[in-house]
Amino acid sequence: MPKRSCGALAATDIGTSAEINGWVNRRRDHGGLVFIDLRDRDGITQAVFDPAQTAAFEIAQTLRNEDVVRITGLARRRPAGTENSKLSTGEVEVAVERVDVLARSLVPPFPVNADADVDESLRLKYRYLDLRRSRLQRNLTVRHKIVKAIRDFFDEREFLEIETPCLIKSTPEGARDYVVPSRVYPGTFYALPQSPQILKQLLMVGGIGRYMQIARCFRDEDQRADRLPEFTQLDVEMSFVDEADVMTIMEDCIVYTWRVALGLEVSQPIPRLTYAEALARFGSDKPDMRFELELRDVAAAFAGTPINFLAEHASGDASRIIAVRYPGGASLSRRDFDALTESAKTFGAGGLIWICYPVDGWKSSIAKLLDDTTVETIRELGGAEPGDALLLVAGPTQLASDVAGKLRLLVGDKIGHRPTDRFAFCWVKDFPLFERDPETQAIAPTHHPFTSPAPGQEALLDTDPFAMRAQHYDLVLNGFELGSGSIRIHDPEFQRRIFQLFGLSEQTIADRFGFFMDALQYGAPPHGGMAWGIDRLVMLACGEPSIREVIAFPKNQTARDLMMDAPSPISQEQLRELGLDLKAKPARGANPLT
RNA sequence: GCACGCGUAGCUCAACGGUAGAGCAUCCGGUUGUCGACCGGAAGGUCGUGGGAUCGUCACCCAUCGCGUGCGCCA
Repeated sequence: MPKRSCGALAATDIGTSAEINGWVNRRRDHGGLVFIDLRDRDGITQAVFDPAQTAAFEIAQTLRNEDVVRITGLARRRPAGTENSKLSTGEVEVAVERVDVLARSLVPPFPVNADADVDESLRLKYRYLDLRRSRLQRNLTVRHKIVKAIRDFFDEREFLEIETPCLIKSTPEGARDYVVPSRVYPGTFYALPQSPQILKQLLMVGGIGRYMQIARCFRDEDQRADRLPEFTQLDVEMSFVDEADVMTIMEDCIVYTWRVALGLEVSQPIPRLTYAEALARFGSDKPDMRFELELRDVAAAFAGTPINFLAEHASGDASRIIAVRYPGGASLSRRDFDALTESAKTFGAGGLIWICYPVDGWKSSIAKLLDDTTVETIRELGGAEPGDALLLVAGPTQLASDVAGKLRLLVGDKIGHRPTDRFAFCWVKDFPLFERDPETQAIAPTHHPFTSPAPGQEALLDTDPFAMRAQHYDLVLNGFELGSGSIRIHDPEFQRRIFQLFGLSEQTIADRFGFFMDALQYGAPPHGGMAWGIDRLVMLACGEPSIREVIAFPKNQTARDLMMDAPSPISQEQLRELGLDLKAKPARGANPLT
C-alpha cells in the first residue's frame, strides 16, 4: 500500500488505498461521524471515520490534537458541495479503515494548529512544537532552498566547500571571543571563530583558488533582532581577482538564488553607490533603496540667516542642514510632528524643524523666524510638492546625516514604502580604509586589518592614512548590511605595517598572527572575497522581523537557550579536569519558565 | 551597562482606585458532512516578585526579576 504525505493526496489517488502518517491537527466530532485533519510538513488531509468501522471509530473519538497516528483507508472524492478550496487536498478525503495511535500528546502549551501570536519565550522553550507550525516550516524550507541554491551556484563555478575548524586561536581586535578551555593544556583556551577570515586567506595561500563555506560563526556581544551570538555566514574567497570580479560573481549569486529559491527576478545591474554618495543621498552606509526620498542639503536657504542656532550650521563642510521630504506630511497634526521631533532626539539630534506646505500657505515649528521667501527657497531645495512637509535637521555633518537618514526610514515606514515583500539591493563601495575611534581618536580599520587599499594608494599610509580608500564593498538589502567583502593584503611587509599602525608590537604580531605572517611569505596569491549573513538574508527573504524566525533552535536576546536551558553550570569534576577555579558562583539559571 | 515598552486563566487579551472578565484551548454531555464544526455545561487566577501610599488596588509610587526593541558593543 502506498504511503502518502498529508499534502500529497490528490484526485489521481481516488479509488486507491493509502497509508498516511501524521499529527492530529484538529478533530471534529459529529457524534455519528468524526473528521480528523491529519498534518505533516507537506500539508493537511481530511480523514473520515464512520461508525461502520467500529474499531477505528472508537479510537477516533479518543484522538486529541498533536497525537501521532497512522491511518489506512480508501482515498475517495468528497461528496459534492463538501470540498474545501482552502486545502490543496480539499477535493479528496480518506475513508479510514484502520487507525494506529503511534504516540499520544499532552495538551500543548500553545496552539500548534494556528498561527496566532504566542509569547516568544514560550515558543523557544517548546521549540519542537513551534517547529510544527506553518511559520517555521515555511521559513526553514525557504532557508534550505536558499542555501542549496547558493551551494549549487558555487559548485557550478568550481568552488570547493571546505570546512574550517571551530576550535581555533584567539586573536585580538574585533568582537569578544567565545572561548573553550583546554583539558590537555590546563590554563589555555581555544577561541571559537568570529569568522573564518584568516583561515580562508590561508586556503588561498594553500592554492585552493576558489573556496566557499556555509560557516558557523560566534561573537560574544549583545544581541539584536538581526544578531545572535551564534550565526551562519556564506564565506567566499578567490585568488587572482580584483574587486569587480568578486562583486560580479556575488551579484550573480544573488540573482541566481532569488530566481531559483524564491522565484523572483532581481534586476541587474544592482546599483552601485560610493560610501560618500550613500551618506549624502540616504544618510546611511546601508541605504534602504526600496524608496526614493533622498536627503537634500538646504543650508543655502539659511546663508546669512539671523537665526543663531542655524547660522552655525549653514556654511562650511563641518555642518549641514538636511531636509527629509515627508510626502503628504502637510496634513499631519501637531502631535505627529511632536512625535517625529522626539524620534529625532532619540536619534541624537538637538531638535527638529518642520515646515508644512499645504496647497495654500505654509506652517512651521519656527514660523516666527521664517519669511515667505526663505520658506519657498527651502521648499525648492528640499523638493517638496504641495501637500508635503519637510523635516529639517541641522548639526555637524556626520550627526545631521545620520539623524536625517534615520528620519528617512521612519517616514518610509509611515507612508508604507518599506514593504517586506519588495527587495532592493545595492552595493556600497569606496569605503575609507581607516576611521577614528570616536572616543579614543585611535586609528582603526573600517572593515578589518586585512583589507587592501585602493591600487596605488599604499604610499599614503605614511602621509595621510585617513585619505585612503579601501578595496572594500558591502552588499545591502532593504537597509540591512547583508555582507562585506574586500581585496586582501597579500604583501607581508604591507600587512606588518598595517598591524603596526594599529599599535601592535612586533611581539604581539608574532604571538597572535605569527602563523599568518609566515604564510604570507611563502608565495601568497592576490586574493579577495566576501561573507554574507545567511540568517539575515533568509530573514529578509521571508519577510521576518528577526533572525530567530529563520533558525531552528535560536538563543534569545539574553543569549540563553530556553529549551535546553543553556548556558548552565558544570560539575566540580569537569572544572577540576579543566584546571579551572570559579571566582564567582555560577549565575542562577535565569529561565523563568522552569 | 543605558533607555523605552511589556508581564492578569493553558494561549491571546480586557477590566474609571470600589465583587477579576471575554474569545480560543481543556474536561463532561449532545450531535452523520464538518473543515476556526455546532449546541449545552464545568473547571481553570499568588493579577511576575517584594515593599510602600490609600478606608480600599490588577490599577498609584519604589525596588527587583523576566521578556522584547533600540543605544553602547558588534575588527
